[in-house]
Amino acid sequence: MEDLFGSLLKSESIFKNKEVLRSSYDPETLPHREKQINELASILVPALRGETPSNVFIYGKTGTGKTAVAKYVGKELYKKGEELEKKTSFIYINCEIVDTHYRVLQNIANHFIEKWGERIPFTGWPTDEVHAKLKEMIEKSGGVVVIVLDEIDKLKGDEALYNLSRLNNELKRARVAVMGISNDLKFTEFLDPRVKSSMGEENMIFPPYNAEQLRDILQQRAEIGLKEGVLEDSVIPLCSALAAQEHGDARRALDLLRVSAEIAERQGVKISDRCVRIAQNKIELDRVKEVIKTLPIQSKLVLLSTTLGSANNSLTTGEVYDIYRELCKIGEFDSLTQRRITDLISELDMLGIVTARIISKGRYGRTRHIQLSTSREKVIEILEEDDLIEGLVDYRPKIQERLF
DNA sequence: TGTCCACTGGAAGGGAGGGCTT
DNA sequence: AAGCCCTCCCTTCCAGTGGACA
Repeated sequence: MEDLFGSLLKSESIFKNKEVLRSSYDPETLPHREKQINELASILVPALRGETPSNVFIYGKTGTGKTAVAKYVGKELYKKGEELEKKTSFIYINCEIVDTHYRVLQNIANHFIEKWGERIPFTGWPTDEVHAKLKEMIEKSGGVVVIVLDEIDKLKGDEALYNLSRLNNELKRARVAVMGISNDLKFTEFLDPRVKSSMGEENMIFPPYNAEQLRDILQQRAEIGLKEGVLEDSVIPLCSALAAQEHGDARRALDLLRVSAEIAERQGVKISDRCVRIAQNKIELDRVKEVIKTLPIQSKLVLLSTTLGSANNSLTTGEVYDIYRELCKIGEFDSLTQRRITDLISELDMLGIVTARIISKGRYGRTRHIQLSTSREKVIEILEEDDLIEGLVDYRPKIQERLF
């Protein structure tokens, strides 16, 4: 035991470079996306002539290469701009993280910080003021600014889009083009018509990868990321096939391969189909675990209520709420209103931890049927780790007595 | 055929908590 | 310190609804 890590280090790693097998890695080439790259480049090329490119919307499911293509083209555009001494800026924003009007403007403005040494705080300023400052900065910087809003459907309200779309009317020395990326095809339906027409000048749809294409992608990454001879031949086709079933998600395929490799490495074996199967379970469980662990306390209570009541299959909103009230009383938590709990249940549903289906029982009203989507034991196990809840997991809700 | 249950989910708004400027 | 501003979480109020039942 003297040299714990020494001996572990000596056992040889099967990775050449693990980062390559992550979906966040930006590869040199993007197989099977040549067409999209060319199309996007031809939309953006006016920037290099100092003209305003059209705004673009890019649609496609998760893991279809939208972000990778956008970043790739952006990088090339910037390079070419430097070369031709045509000023172009490329700003990437993920709206899942930066999700409000204010913060989007703030983020774009802060892109210019290094040059102008001004800093806009997280909060505090009136939004118009940030807008004015941003305009001033872009004007000073000049040239064409391409702004990518990834996961644009996560953006709250369309004021940010409206403001960005009319920015060009206010600028003299600079131009702005917006590229929106979304996996929701119906996203634009709910937009303000003014925004819709100005933003959706060009539309691109990224099709899912099929199993064969996923295989090429994995093959390419495996060659750079893994050492030779550590992979059984059937593994890549299996990962591709599994991910293809899941709407052709390349991110999923890469995760599968990477986690399989980690499992194989730990067991000191070649990567086999068995590793892939284990990896598949592990990925799902890790996801659920992570989501539950980071839930706010009130959501945990709602989840616990569902779990405790779910011995008798699905529960209605009212039943969950009753149990929740009992738990709050015992645990001395403030209890929220049923309206609020409805929202928390919807959130849990969207996170894939419970399934909540609206059903009508006719004479006996309309409600949701709520059910856990993962195993009861696992959920309890994870919830138990929370000190605040620990004592409640063994509670037997009154409603159960009623039902038995 | 109409009634009526047990909710659903939108709208509006309050207030705490973060931060700014002056 | 006071006076703003923005965001998040939550409450209050309420119109709307699918379908079993009388």
